[in-house]
Amino acid sequence: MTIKIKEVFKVLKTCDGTQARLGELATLHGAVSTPVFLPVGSQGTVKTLTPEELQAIGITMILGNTYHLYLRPGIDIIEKMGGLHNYMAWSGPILTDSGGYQVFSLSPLCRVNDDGVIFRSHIDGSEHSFSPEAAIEFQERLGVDVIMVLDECTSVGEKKMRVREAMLRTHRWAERCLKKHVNQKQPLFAIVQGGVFPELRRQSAETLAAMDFPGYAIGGLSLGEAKETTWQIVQTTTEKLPHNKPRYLMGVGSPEDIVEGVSRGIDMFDCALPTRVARNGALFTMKGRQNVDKSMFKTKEGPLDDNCDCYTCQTFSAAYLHHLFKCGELLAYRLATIHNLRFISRLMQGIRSAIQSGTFLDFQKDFLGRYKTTNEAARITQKQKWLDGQRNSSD
RNA sequence: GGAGGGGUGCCGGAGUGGACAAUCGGAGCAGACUGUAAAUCUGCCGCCUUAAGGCUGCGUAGGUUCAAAUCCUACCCCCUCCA
Repeated sequence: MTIKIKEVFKVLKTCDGTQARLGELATLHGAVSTPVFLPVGSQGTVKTLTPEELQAIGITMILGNTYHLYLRPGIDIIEKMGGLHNYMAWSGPILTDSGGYQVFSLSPLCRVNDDGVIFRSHIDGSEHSFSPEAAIEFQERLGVDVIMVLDECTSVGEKKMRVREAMLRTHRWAERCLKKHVNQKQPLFAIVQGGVFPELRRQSAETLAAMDFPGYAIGGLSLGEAKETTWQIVQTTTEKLPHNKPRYLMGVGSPEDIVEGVSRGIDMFDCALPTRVARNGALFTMKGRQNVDKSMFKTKEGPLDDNCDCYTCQTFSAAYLHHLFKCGELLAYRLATIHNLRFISRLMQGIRSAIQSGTFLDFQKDFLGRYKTTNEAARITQKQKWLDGQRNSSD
């Protein structure tokens, strides 16, 4: 099968009243209907699940991580094993992140300059560096379907000057990545940066759009800024992105954020949240998230979510799930992950068919009306505490 | 019968005159988690109270002291060793 990487995406239908679009992304491992959600499988595995299970859940595309795979087992080994698909026995499309996010999330261990990123391995402390060119080479050798440019992400409180600097560097790196990228079967997506500053975001989107990438990602959001800001920035950015190219909102999201994102014209999402949160006992339901380890589930007969068709809900009671979590039984993590990914998968399906039938606006209102979101204030406070904890432990 | 050790909050277990409502674990309760260094982290956890504050409290009952989980006396219970 041959694909032309400049025409990798088709918008099949748009929505009156919102920016939502139904589309199709062509890859070497099959076409993917969008809007789509990619579960995160950094280390060549979506934690706790097999490829068969992912498929049964309805997952069509996953995300892998260059940073992790480079450190372990190493790009050489995966290349020798026939590429990441073969290595992990996943036959669907894979997108890899370039490692740009790790620069940001592991910042005490990382330095950035124009040449690239210098970082310390979280595994053994050894020093490594990624240039934009190396990031491309590694991803090409992993043999995945969509690859990402190396970018520099900035945190929420960062001064505008610093954010601009990172954005401009991201642009220079994007150009170098484009130049380096020789495997014309793997579309390379650019990443828009610019923090929470609309004018920077506009500038970033315009600059990158002019470089004519086959797809565009929005990076550096959902990092602790107010939701209102997130959506304002997404809106600002998508307005400047080409209509006929896929838009990928990196690191988002939660069910409610996905719906919000779709309504602003986002086609692709990836996020660690559904799977991570599952492992910690928080399961999605149409009414919002529920921590199954709560005492109220101790004696609840019947499934956690009456409307769910996933293996977990079809087979086990909420009380049993509660018990597994209380005991720290390994099965708990798997069952919860199955449920959350199925929830997201059905959400995406629902979104797509609503766009198809021209009812997305109603779908969105209905979903957001029912889905109780987590407390924003608690979210921000705890995020700060978590970051403080990280800082102290790394000192 | 003799000798020794010990009884602390739901549990384990520190503390041996003031800084103790009592370190620390565990359990329990609640919350968070957004391009995964996350099967992680945070808070609460005697009673009343939103809080300030108040009340009760370290086997039981007395006592010494300005002050006792900590010292003294008696009693109750548990464990180990000897007979």
